[in-house]
Amino acid sequence: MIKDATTVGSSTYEKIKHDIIFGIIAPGTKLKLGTLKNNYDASVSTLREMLNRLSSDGFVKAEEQRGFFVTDVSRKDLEEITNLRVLLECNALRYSIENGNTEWEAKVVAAHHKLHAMEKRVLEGNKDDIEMWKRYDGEFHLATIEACNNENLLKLHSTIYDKYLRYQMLVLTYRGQSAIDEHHEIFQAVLSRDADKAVQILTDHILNGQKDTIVKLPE
Amino acid sequence: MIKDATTVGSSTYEKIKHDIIFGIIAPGTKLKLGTLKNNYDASVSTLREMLNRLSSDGFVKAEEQRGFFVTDVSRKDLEEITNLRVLLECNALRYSIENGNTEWEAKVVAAHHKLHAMEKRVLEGNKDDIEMWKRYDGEFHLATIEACNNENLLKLHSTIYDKYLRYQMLVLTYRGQSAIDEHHEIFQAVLSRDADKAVQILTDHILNGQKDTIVKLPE
DNA sequence: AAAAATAAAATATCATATATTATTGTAAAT
DNA sequence: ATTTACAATAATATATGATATTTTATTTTT
Repeated sequence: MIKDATTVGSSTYEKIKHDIIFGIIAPGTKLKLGTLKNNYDASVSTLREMLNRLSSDGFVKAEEQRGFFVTDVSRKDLEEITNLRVLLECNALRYSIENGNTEWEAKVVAAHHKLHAMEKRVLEGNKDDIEMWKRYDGEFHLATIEACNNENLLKLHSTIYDKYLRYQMLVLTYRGQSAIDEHHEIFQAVLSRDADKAVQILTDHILNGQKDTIVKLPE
Repeated sequence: MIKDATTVGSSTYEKIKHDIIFGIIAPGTKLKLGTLKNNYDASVSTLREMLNRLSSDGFVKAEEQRGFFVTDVSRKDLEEITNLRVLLECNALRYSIENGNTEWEAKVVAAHHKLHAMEKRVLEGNKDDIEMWKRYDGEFHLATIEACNNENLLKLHSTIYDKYLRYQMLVLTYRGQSAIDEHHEIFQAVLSRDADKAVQILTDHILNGQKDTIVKLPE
């Protein structure tokens, strides 16, 4: 039996974060400590610690003496997040293509392989795998930028990516073959070390994803 | 009598953050809860909440079941932070120059005026005012980018700026007249809406600041 | 219908109990 | 004598439940 090495705190942190990103708790929901206590099996203090972390991450809004709320969504916010993802990921991609070695290339190949296999399954209608698919999507994009040699940048990107992901999950749309093609094009441009091309396609890829998302949002 | 609106939590958060940024607590220091309890007059739970926030911000490193530590410094990290500040602030500056109205211009003028007055005092040898000076420095740079119309970007920038500031405080160097000149040039370029020039000088300004800082760091 | 007073609910804080890690001391082995 | 391994102790971090404030909802009064 595998011993669960993590603390109560960090595992509840992951659970709550997951539930916010995947829309299980709706934007704006008040996170009452009493309710959370029952749902996540943790004490009030432990929960408060994790809610404070999530509030620094920007997934939760802490209102002084009034409690915690799931961060709201809006078109404006999505636009901001999208712009930031383009800025951070394109920048990281350039450096990564510049610095990456063969080891890195291998990881990109592997990540794209896993993503592509999943993309085919989802395209065939296997809607059970959506969470896995989104995970592989994230892992592919991460793999492409992982050689950028800037841990701080990767940390920021990770948070922004998760926020972007929440919007995608909230209005779940399937771009189907076109998104698959874009991934493939990014993959090829990265391997041929064509930074300009890779950045161009990535930018379009992110903006296309936003386009489908934004029309389904209120406001 | 002025009612103190903030909670014990957020005021200790500010205090600890301040003490980390201004080098009162050295990098790598273990933040023992018992000691903090005495120094900051707050309960362990409250402290843990705030340490978790600071750890998400990146000023504190939380090691599972081993406690909290002030984040380490290194040349590599400073380079990363500097690159990120250039990336974020230049991007924000372009949008700000594009979008800013007269109201915004007025704020930039005011912020530069305050900064410049303080710069003269510090140049004359008034070393007591360093903290105030750095605050006005930050407020000036913030003023220039505040019209960028992207709250998420401003939030990221604020955190990165504070990290950059910590490095400056750790190796406190005075660039004197040259930094003052750069501020003035940025100021003028911003008011004349010359984005390319403003970005160019800002980039140099940030990199020059790094140059003086990095040589005094270990590693 | 508006304002004030009261009751209920929720948050912020604290002190304490439990689990984990670090330290010290002791005995066996090199 | 020095090192290694183990056990006992001390120190520390994590987690919990209880209490004190504050906010929100309800009722009463004008």
